[in-house]
Amino acid sequence: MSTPHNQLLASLPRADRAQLLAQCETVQLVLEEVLYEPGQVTRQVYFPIDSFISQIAQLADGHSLEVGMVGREGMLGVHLSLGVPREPLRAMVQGGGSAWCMSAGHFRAALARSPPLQLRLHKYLYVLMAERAASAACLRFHEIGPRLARWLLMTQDRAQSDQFPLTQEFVALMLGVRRVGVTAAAGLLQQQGLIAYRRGELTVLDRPGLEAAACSCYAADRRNHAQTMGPRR
Amino acid sequence: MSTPHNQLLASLPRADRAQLLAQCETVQLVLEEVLYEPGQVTRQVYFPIDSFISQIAQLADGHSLEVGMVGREGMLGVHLSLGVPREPLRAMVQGGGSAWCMSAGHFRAALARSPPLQLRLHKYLYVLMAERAASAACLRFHEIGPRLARWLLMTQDRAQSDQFPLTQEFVALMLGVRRVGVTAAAGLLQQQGLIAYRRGELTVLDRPGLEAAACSCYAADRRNHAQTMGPRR
DNA sequence: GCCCGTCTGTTCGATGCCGAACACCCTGGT
DNA sequence: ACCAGGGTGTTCGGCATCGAACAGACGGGC
Repeated sequence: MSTPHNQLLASLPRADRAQLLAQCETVQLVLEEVLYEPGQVTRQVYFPIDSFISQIAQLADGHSLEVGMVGREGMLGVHLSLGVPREPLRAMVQGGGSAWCMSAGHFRAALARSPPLQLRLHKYLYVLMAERAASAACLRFHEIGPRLARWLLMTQDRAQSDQFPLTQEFVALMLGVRRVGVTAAAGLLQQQGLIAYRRGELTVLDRPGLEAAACSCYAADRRNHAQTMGPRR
Repeated sequence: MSTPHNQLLASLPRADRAQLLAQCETVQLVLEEVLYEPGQVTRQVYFPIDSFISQIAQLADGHSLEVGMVGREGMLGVHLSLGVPREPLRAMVQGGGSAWCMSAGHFRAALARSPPLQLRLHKYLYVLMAERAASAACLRFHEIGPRLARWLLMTQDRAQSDQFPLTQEFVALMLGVRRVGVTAAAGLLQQQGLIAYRRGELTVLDRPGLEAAACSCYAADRRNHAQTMGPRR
């Protein structure tokens, strides 16, 4: 497929995009694969196509929590555009599929050559910062139910399908709660007919309903993303 | 005083710094003054000298919470360096004092002229992102006591004094907890001889003790800041 | 067709925080 | 000298989540 199907790449001028893609290869990311380990020097960057990736913060005391999700709307490895060679977050494939992959060196070189790419990544960085700020507050104030609903919506957006593999154990890890908590919250959503699941396979049945069940943070993030990335290329 | 006493400015080459300072004026920031209102176009940026500023996320449902603190180690308004004209966070003066102030337009112009400034702000942005990620996890897993201790340390760092004005009500707002919760946690710290306070005036008595009482996030943030901002320049 | 590992569901007591309400104290102004 | 208001301390019941442990249920592999 010649069109990249990664929105970040797609939004670049033809020439810049071509230059970038020339240095890329497509790779298959498999579920649970770990792409970055905290503190390690970043060797590759990824532009997901139909895969997506969780970014996970790990505390010194062992607790961990997802703080970001990267799908076709973004990229993994933006910190390189800030001139920083490593990142403190784990990156783990949450949705298997394909992605463009590029070496850190090539990426840096391409970045230096392409002001449009710089601009685009700057906007993307801003979106990430805003999301992290909002998500901190969400974490503090919102209960498991709405947070789960929000997280499922974010996942579905990136999975680009109403069905995807997902265990409660995994969700619990991402949300930073007990699996039991997820069981309860998910059971409720299922009971309301918003989702269905069986042994690690989840289906979204009623997306509008799920949106209503989610906390306001989901809508806020989408609005912010659209406003920042949308206008002017 | 001719040296800027803002670490971001201080770290710039002499020429770049001079150019920047030529467009700056010093202003006095007074306690509780609101510098940014969420979503409004940013007209000025600030480089605190001995003042400091809280950045506060506000959710659609009215809850709010501090997500960042800006003192002499940083600046308010970095989002402009990403080409984004507004920010979703409230900015409120938490420690009165002086700061360099510059119009958004001048700042953008200076930024375009000064690659060292760009580089420096990129690093600063990275630090902010890392802090926000860690702070999300902290918020989720750590209890009021350690979080309070951490927050006091962060405040003391920026107040550059072991005594500063501070009410429990305000702390509660920043931490996103009830004042009662702060009373309890602060009472404990006081009982342990780590701090003392009377009617809105807080004194840090035993900083090492406070550091021991704080969650690991404080040390992690400092390490990250030092590693990123420290080397080169 | 059976078994075992994985995924899901349920229960228990414990606990840290919540919202609300009220009591006290200190300080500065009249 | 007093009063008002802001700052602090205390108490109450309620509740979401926690940690731990165990029970059922599905499905792929032998």
